[in-house]
Amino acid sequence: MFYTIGEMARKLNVAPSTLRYYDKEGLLPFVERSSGGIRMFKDEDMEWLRLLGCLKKAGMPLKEIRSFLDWSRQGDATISHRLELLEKQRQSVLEQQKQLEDTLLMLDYKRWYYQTAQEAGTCAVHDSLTPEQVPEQFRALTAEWEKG
Amino acid sequence: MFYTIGEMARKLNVAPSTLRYYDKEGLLPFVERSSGGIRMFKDEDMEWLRLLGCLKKAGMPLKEIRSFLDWSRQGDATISHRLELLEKQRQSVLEQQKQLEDTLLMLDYKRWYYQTAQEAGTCAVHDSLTPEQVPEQFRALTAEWEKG
DNA sequence: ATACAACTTGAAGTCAACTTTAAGTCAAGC
DNA sequence: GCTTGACTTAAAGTTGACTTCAAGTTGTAT
Repeated sequence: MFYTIGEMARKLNVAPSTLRYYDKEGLLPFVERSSGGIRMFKDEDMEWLRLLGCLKKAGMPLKEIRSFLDWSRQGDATISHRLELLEKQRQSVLEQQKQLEDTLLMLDYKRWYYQTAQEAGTCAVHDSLTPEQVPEQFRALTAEWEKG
Repeated sequence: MFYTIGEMARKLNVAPSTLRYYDKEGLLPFVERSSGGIRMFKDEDMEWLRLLGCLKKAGMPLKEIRSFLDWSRQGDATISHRLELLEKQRQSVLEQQKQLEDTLLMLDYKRWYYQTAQEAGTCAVHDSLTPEQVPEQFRALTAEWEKG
């Protein structure tokens, strides 16, 4: 079962030009062509593109994804390279998770801040708030700002 | 207590040119200048820059951070705008967390895959593996790939 | 056979977020 | 007063990841 670039793009919810770009960057070396030169994508190409999208969303640059792909095609001699790259990326994901956790707490605090302000009609309501009136989960946050 | 741009950059672990860029983009409208035109950063400027960094790491573009800042300076009439922007960003963070969760599982699977391959000296070891030999947390993942 | 949408390429354009460069100014130490 | 390192600006350059354009080809439907 083959798909044209347009069909594959629709399946993956990306622009056809993106897939051509990936191809040009050496990220799709296994995609076959028709006798007329038209790309013929297979289901397993979609699997790789899904993995690619996953790595990309985790902040991995296309160059590194390209390295990984190249190593994969070189065989067992590169297993440790690949493992190393994956470990590195795993570490990066863990750090990003920590970062997002911090950001979420901060956004939740700000959200509470502005919800309270919206109800009162003014941000000034926060001037007359005792620490006890700040929800507990945010106190560490605001306390830290007092210090800074 | 004032800091020069170089001092502040060191504190925040960014390049001085980055802070100049932020200034040019209207993200530091409150930073004072000496009589000679040199920027004088205060501790509260650092707080804002930390918040900015947090939002940035959460994927918020500088333009939106600028909007938020402008609204903050416009007073209580913009509270709902600000709240809306924060809600939107919060949603984005939640989606990113979900995405990172998926990616982490995938990376952990790949890590296991290559660790096993490294011990065996070849990726071929995975050809002769029964589903029971795949750690349980990865089975849903590999099963999904069988389908696709 | 012809029309027409969807494909092809290389090259140029875009965007965000910086970074670098060039030319000049400020301020602290000697 | 002079040197020197850190600052100033405007403008141009860089990077990554695409997108758009122009000109031409493919393949399906009539």
